Amino acid sequence: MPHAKFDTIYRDLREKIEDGDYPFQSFLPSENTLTSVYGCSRNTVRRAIAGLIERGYAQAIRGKGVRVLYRKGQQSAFSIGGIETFKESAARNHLHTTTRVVRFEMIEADDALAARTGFRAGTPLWRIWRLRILDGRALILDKNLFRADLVPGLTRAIAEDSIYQYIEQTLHRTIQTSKRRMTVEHATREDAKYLDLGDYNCLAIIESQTFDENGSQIEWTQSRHHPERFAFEDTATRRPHA
Amino acid sequence: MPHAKFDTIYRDLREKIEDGDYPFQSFLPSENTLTSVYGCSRNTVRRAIAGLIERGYAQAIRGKGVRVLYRKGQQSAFSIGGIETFKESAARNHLHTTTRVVRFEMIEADDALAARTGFRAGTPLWRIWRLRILDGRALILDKNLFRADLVPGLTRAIAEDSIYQYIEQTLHRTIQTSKRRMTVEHATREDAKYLDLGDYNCLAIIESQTFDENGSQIEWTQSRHHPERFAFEDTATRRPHA
DNA sequence: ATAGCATACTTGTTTATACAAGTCAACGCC
DNA sequence: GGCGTTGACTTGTATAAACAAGTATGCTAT
Repeated sequence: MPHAKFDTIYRDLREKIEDGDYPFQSFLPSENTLTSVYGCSRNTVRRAIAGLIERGYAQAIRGKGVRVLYRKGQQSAFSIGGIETFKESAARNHLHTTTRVVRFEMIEADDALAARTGFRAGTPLWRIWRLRILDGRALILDKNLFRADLVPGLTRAIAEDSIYQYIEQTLHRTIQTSKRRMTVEHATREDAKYLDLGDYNCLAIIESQTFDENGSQIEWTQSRHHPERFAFEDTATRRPHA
Repeated sequence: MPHAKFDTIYRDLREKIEDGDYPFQSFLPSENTLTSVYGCSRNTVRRAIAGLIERGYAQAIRGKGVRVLYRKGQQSAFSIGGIETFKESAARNHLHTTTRVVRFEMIEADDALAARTGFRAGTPLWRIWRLRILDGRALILDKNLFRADLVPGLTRAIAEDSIYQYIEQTLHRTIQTSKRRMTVEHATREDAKYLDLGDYNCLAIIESQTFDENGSQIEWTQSRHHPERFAFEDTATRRPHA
């Protein structure tokens, strides 16, 4: 639980919005009101509200107030908004899942791989391929590369459970930033071999570079998703004259 | 040009990062240093830096500094990070484009449409379908619904040019927030009719609800993208114990 | 009746200050 | 040499205050 006050207020407001206490298109209490409600400074309230706005829960209108944009029942079935473990998002959506490790080896980055993944050539890497199975259907093929010096001691068993959990709870290293890129690509023979594609001949691809608490790139991942069960949500705000 | 000081500083830092003055993995000058460089308070500097972090340019490390995560030549060819007009992003990528309006009519939202798009049933809407053609190839089919009372006076000619431009410069209405959802779907016969799909049998779909400066939903759009030339980039940060 | 103005609200920006918490290097002690 | 402490740095959180800018309401003068 983050102890920061603004975060507590953010969560409280978010919950009230999700519960319908502040319904769609209504206005939140003014910042001054919230200031006295929560017994804190206006800046702290503003920071909490900024979080709501950033995540699409509300929109600030100068001179008028902060309007709720959240509507019940319009969110996704399988969202991947933040950085979230496969295990986490599966649990959040009440799905029964298993993971099958289909590749587990140590390699060294060559020039081609380095250019594509952002690692330096010569870096020792774990190469791990994992099949994500939801309700008996193989839907995601994850291709991970972890820097072996930053993630020592990996095993097949850990890969079958949760590598992130190992990184955070055993190695006490933190995942912080992740740059992602989403595309749609033709399915390869390999995809067809591993995934239950049906009559789709394309996949949703997410490539990401992940950085640890020191800003070192710890991971590169390509997730090859069956088109079903894949959805990505996002909120954008337009800055004038960007 | 936004006159806000923090935004000026943000742009200046971003430019210096993009130009390589602050290379990948280096640290920015400390907040105190930047405070005296720009002649402003520490809060203002921090707000500028927050912008860099949010957009994946940098990462703050407590006790050490702010580390640059931006690497030259790793950005996308056709990014749609913010809310950006088709015209804008095409121009930014130096592509020759045309738009063909294939449908232009006024309808009224029924219950089914209302449930899917977020408009209230009975709302008068412009239904506009537009084909986006890049370098001679039809690659995107845009299906727009605009609230007719909020966007009066639309014509085919405006739709062929830029509806956003009309909204902002003629109607003096502002687009502010946009909630988007990305998925991959089977191509329909309709898609095949309009788009040069080649041997792809899927498309990248972006559905979005857009809100104006009053928080009223002004638009619903479904963009059906040819898989080529489609990429979406994003930066996520992990909040502890989210 | 209406147009215009004053006023009391709202959010947006900026400054200044204080303290908490994490990093790092230098120093001194053993 | 090695260990711990100190102190000077870094970013993170919170408060208080002032002013700018946009909105809405109600009063007043015409």
